Amino acid sequence: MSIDRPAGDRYPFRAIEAKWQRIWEDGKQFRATEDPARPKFYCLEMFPYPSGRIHMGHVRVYAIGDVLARYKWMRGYNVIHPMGWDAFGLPAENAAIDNGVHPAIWTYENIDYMRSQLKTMGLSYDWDREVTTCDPAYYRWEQLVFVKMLERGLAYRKRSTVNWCPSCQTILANEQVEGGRCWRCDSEVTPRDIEGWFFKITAYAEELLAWCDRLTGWPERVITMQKNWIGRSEGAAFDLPVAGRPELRIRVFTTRPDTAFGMTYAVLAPEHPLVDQLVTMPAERAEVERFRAEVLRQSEIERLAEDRPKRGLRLSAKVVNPFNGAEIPLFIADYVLMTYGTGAIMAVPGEDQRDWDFAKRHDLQIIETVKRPEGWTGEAYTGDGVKINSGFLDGLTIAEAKRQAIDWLVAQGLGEATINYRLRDWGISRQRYWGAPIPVLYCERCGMVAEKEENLPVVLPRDVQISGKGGAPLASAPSFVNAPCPRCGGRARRDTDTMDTFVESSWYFLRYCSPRHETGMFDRAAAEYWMPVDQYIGGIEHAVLHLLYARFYTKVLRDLALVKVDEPFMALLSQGMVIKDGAKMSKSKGNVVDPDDLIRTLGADTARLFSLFAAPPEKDLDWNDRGVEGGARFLNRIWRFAVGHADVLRAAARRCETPSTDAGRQFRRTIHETIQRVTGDIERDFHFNTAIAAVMELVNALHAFEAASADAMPATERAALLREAVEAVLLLLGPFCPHVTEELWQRLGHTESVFKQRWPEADGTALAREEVTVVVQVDGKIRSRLSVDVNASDADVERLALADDKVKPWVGSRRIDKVVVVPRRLVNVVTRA
RNA sequence: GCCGGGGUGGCGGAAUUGGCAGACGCAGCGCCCUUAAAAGGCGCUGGUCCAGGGCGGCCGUGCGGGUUCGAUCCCCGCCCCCGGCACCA
Repeated sequence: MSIDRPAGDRYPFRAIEAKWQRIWEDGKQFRATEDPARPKFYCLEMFPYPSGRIHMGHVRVYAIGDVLARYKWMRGYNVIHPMGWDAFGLPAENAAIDNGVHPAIWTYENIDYMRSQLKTMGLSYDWDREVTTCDPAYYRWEQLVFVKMLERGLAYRKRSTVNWCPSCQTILANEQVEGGRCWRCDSEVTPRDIEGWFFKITAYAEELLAWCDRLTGWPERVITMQKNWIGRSEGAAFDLPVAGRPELRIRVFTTRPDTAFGMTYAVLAPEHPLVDQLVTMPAERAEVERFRAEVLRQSEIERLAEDRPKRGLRLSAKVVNPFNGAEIPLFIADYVLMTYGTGAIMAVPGEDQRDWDFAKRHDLQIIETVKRPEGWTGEAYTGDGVKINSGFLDGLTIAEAKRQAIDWLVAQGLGEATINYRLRDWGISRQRYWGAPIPVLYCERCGMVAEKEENLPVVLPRDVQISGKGGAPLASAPSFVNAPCPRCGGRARRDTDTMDTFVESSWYFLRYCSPRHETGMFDRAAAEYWMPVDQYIGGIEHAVLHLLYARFYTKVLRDLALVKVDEPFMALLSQGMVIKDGAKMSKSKGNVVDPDDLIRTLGADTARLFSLFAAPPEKDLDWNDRGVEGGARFLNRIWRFAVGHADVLRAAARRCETPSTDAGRQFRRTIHETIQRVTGDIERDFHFNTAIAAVMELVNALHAFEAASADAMPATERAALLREAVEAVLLLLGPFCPHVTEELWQRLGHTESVFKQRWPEADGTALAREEVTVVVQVDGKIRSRLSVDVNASDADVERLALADDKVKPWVGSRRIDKVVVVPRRLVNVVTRA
């Protein structure tokens, strides 16, 4: 029956949205141009991977960004608000394997469709700045930077044990492995010894960490995650001499040099290179091999399992504890990792739980070097205390003992203080096709040679067989692989890996500053004007990944003298997920809301409104179909009012500064309080949900006022007040629901866009109050409310409160101890029996 | 285990600096409009007690204590949930 429903009960959102989207686009309303005279605002949302269709997560993040951009426009900022496509990546290649579509075709078709979807949302992008990362005109510049990084040792090639995703058929960087699984496909990652390219992010570990404390516009949790990921720890590195083998020393790292006297054994990672020199007897060597194979066999997942026993193999070699000269046993064990520190440790079971566990299992000596507190019953002790059993360190505090132990190591020439990081270099080689080629060749005569600058870009060839098996697809394209050596002109072979797609997303925000620039990565002056990004908005899933890489890459570009900023993103908003029925939306759960359907049936303004209203941006958003309808109802209500009163409103004065009645003054105060609240909610912490709630309250008040005021005041005054209120609603709601507000604004007789208006400012006169409500408590319980002159003295208010009929019985015959008066808020009468 | 964020009506969520807990919306209930439905409008809506009435009493922000005239907010101890890291030496 709803099929025949007349269109009259819903405002014509489809026509309106199409109309205004066309007007904005044709008029290039949101085009950004450098203008040194105006303050700039760079508003950026993380660009999407063109997977095919947008989902509700996109609707949410782009709605948030759009509110901010439009608000800043209205605030007089010169806003840049760009959009583009993170267009390289595996899904395109997988689609090619599954359906035989070329990744390029698949990608560009997806981009076209998704662009049209975004346009139906009415987002204020400067589409002239659109960037697509799989375009050679884009990635050529990161190839150039690659060459420069290579020259400076910031890009290098090495063979090492890396994370291999068997399903994606490629290496993954450490950041891209989550709990032993691939971040993208969730397959279990296996170690593999392979040669690949790395970016030396570790050279920037200290700076990346130091700046964490200066990124005051970032959420605490993201900063914490980045700090944890970088994982700085201070300590000492020193050598343990091998007993009877003066030529061999084992370097260990510890954060607790003060505990060295408690070292009762030492441990090497099973794959530590010294093991082969230490173990010479064939029988022992066989044992070592067996142990290594066993350790290697256990998967990453098993190694992460809790409470697994620490396995180890005692070697025949022994080492000397240099602090006390004791000969102590040496092990290889699975709990020591080659990838952290020096791959070897001094073991102090008394003060380290892992060592304690291992010592117990292998029946090793435990020496306590810190005095335990009275009644201590635990195992390894990691708390504070005084040093004992520690020779020259006895009696010292832990901090002082650390210093003296290090001084001693330095004096003995055995070691020094060091800082160790958990962060590893960024492995960027991908054994896949759909990515930017690495601009390096291997010449038979010259060895590894970077491609010449004038030969860039190294274009990704189109005609490549993509099977998903058998190594890098580019290796099977002779026309690509075989190329002349840039140095000697002889026969050379190109590198057939492509770059991690996180490289493209590490600088796209810079490209937006001058997206068609042809003589470099970006125009210097443009980047200097627009950078840094003032507000970045995106999902928490990139807390470490993209956000760490982009920070690093920006610093590299700065050191290459290409850009001036130290950090790309001044402020970050990490928006929560969109949830439905208590779970993340997914096809398998059947709880997916399709943005296309939503926009078709209820309109973009309603979709945006609910996305912004249902929760503050940083929290997860619980999608609720009935709630969305509530949003539609609200917009209809505004529509009916404005259209229904259009004649009166158009004829009215734009404001009524001095209403002649109390009701008028009160209503006008509501209008201006709303302006204040909405502005505060946006400025303070992007709490768009409460901003919208405030506008809803104003609309409710508007209806109430309209109903009550008909004969209560002069018609011209009433009309002016109604107009002032309706215009405030339209201006305040504009950034949230741009189409309907734009349309109604026009219907009120305005010829210029809402987004060319100045953001309204609350009128101080309207806000002023003569009387305020003061709550009266007796012993902390509310007993009455008083309406009191704003300027009443505390003594007056106290007198009024004590004289109040509802207060008196509660005081009764009790003695009044004291009376607390909070001006303009509250009186608390404190009594005693 | 460590770090971070949380716990408020049937639900999503408000409460800016320690000062009226539950704004706004959803759901629900009642009424109005209508031949009827849809749409819309108006009102009620934390629990509980007092036969009923009230501008009523009491309880109430995960639990137990504390500080304070006053605590959703601060402190101490616990429980639970979410996220991150995790044999990191």
